Amino acid sequence: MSPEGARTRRTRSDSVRNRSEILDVAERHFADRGVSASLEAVARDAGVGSATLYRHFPTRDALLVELLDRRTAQVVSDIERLEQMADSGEALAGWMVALEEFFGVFDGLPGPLRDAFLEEHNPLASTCIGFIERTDHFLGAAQRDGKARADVSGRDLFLAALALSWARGSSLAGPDSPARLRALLRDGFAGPDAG
Amino acid sequence: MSPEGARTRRTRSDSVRNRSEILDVAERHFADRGVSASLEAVARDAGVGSATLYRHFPTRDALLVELLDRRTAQVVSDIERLEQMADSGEALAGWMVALEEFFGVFDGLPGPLRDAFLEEHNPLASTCIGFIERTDHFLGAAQRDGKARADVSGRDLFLAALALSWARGSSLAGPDSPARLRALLRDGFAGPDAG
DNA sequence: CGTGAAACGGGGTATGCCTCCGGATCATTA
DNA sequence: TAATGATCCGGAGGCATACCCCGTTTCACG
Repeated sequence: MSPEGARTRRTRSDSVRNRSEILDVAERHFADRGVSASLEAVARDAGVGSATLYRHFPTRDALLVELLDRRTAQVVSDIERLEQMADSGEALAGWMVALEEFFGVFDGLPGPLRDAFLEEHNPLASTCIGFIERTDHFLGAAQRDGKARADVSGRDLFLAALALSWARGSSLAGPDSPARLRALLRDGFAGPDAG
Repeated sequence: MSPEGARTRRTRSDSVRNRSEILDVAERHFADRGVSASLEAVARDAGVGSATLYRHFPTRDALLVELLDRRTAQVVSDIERLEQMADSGEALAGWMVALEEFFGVFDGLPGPLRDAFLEEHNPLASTCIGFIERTDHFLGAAQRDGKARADVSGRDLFLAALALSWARGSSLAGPDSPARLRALLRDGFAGPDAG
């Protein structure tokens, strides 16, 4: 895509340096203070003017997309491990846990993802869609084996995982309530077909 | 509590007037723009300086407590209707729906409630506790009738209702996905005792 | 009415988002 | 290596919100 018809100039080195530095600092700040961390502070710590930050990432969500894509690679290994499992129901359950944990990397991450899920031209939407397709993959296999009810969709489970991760909250909730909520959800989607 | 040992002066009439006006305007603004509506705007529309608003309600949550307590009366009628139901399982399900709808009165309400649920000295915490006790009431009856699994608590279901309401989101999600998520949860808590 | 306790309100500080535009920087070409 | 112009930078500034300080007003009481 870069070498289009007309000759194109190489990107300036300071630009790529700044972009990378911004991403590193943002990762740290988001991890420490959640997705609502001050972008001014990110720019400051990156040794960059705020305009530079906004030029590279017009919105907070654009920054999130990049950060999440970085982390996705790590999740891929989980996927591959799960795909080898004999029991498709267990694989689906494992995938749901992986999803929920992924949403926990930054405090407050479920919010933007849910909103992107609703809005149309949100850069995070494609990230969501990728996860939903993965979920459909595992769900479909489980459904074929009778290990999951037929009247749910990947979208539903994606939203459910998002909600579970949201419920876990930013601070430490009851230590075992996440597990119980997970069990609640599982006996829902792993149960009989009854409506 | 008012007429303590020493004589106490009657509250100034402008004070009670302002307080009431602030509450009315806040109700409108929260309903229109969600729980994050500008408090400055509320004060302005109430014809009051911002300091007066903060004097009456030190935090946004304090305002929310008052507003929610007002609405609770309306929910009480639901409670009474549900308590008459023969099937305790249905009563529990109905209570969960009532909870979820209650959390939808203001956009973004589940967030503060979840946070109060975690923090200690949050004025909303008592509101949460009241709801949790109600939930325990319905849950206990259902459990005695074998209509609900024994390994969940009212806290769990309260959190689940909160999460469901959160998932529904501020904007219009898929029109039927809330119902499906509800079904998911129900077949979880209405299913067999299996762990 | 007079009086003082109680409440008011506007303006002040602080923080964050986002944009403008003059000026610095870098890739390219010769 | 030096000139050149496209590209990118950065800080100042406009705007919105939260929250507090303190001189002034208003009301309840006697």
